[in-house]
Amino acid sequence: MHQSKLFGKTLREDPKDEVSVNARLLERGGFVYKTMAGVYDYLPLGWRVLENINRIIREEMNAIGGQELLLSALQPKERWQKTGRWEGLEEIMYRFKDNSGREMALAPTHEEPLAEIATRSIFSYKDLPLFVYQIQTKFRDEPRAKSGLIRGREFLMKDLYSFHTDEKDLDAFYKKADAAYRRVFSRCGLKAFVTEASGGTFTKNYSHEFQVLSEAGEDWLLYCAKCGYAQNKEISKIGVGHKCPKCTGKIEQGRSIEAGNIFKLGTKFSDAFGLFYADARGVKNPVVMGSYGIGPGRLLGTMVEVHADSRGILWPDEVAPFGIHLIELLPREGGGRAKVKKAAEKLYKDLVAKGATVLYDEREEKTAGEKFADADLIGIPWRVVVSERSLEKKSVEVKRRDAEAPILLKMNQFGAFIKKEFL
RNA sequence: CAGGGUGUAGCUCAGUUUGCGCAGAGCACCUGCCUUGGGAGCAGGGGGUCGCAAGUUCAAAUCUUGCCACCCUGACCA
Repeated sequence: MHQSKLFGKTLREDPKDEVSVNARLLERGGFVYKTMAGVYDYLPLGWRVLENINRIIREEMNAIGGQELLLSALQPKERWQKTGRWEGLEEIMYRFKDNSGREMALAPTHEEPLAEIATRSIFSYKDLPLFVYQIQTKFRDEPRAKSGLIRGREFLMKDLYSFHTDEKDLDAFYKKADAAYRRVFSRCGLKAFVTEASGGTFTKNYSHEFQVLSEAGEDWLLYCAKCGYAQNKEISKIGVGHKCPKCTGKIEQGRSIEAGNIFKLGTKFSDAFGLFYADARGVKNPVVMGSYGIGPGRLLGTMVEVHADSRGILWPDEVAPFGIHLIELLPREGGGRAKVKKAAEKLYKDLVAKGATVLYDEREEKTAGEKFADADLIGIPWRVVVSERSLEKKSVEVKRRDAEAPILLKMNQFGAFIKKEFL
């Protein structure tokens, strides 16, 4: 990608009225645009990160047997009346009448539609277990959207639903989902505390939240840094300074962001929609369900909260919008100018041909300082500089975003470097 | 929903206290010159119903009232 053509420009100053780190840096870096409070547009840079997050999620969900599908956002009233949630979720549902007067809503979650659809696919114990998921836009009329991407009114959610013959089978999958979630967070460069929490309005059963320590969070976490044991403060009976119930560590308290959660739903939705299966003896039983959510957009915002410094973002490698930020620094008019340009262009083509993703800063009117400042703000993990200075040494200059100083690599070493880091 | 804060150019803001300085600065953008290792410089130029609506006044960005939007704290939060 040539940076001069990139849709979405960086801003020199923080946007007014944004306090949260993720909102400031993402807007300033040209990753997102704010349409309304809690409603963000993803520009190319932000979309690339989001798609990387989604790719990781898809890989991990597919690995535990998930089948991807896509459910509609537009929902008929009647469907939600079956579970009582047309009224129960009234406060957060965007509800309206269409031009013919029919009442409908934008889905804030998808248990109802999926339970209904599953009645066409699940009849026998032979059809179970079953795992389906989607990455889809949810709409919730939050009383107060805040903290940039952390709490929005329109936001992306990966929601997986599992269907089982019984609680025992659900438990087995629940553990697999737990492990898959841990892998998602780890690959996204986030340390998540798997936290015991209440079941919310879905279930009397317990649930688990995946909490990431951050001042931008809305929850309070009581946790043990030593073994990772954690409880949400709202249900916790332990206190700060107490001994960890699982090891010899001490309990600490911190703000945290709930970036994912897993729930045991039981048969609430199966009962409401008549979702039954016939067991081996031909007896009808309600299907047991579980649900598993991660917000990719919230995850993106969380990464920025956790991985940022005074100059900008530091993207974890696997989610970065590009692998390499290639910067050319042109000298004043003269032979050197064309030489640097040619060398940078050749390097860009070589890198792309080798399969690296590259943002190539070939903007001629920008000064070196501005290019570096933009690179720090955008936060691509590797910065590669081609300049007269580097060419004199037959080298390119390579720097990790978090490194103090760059290193010089001979041109003929660069191929091996790329192979090691990117392929 | 309660409390607090903020709305003036694409962005960040000054001007509002004390109404006739009435459209300002920096950045960004356009033209030309110059410049290229940490957000350069010179010259010229384009760009704003001062959040919206009423009201007071000879006169309103400035005063009054109502509304809207955004941010923060809380309430709320599968």
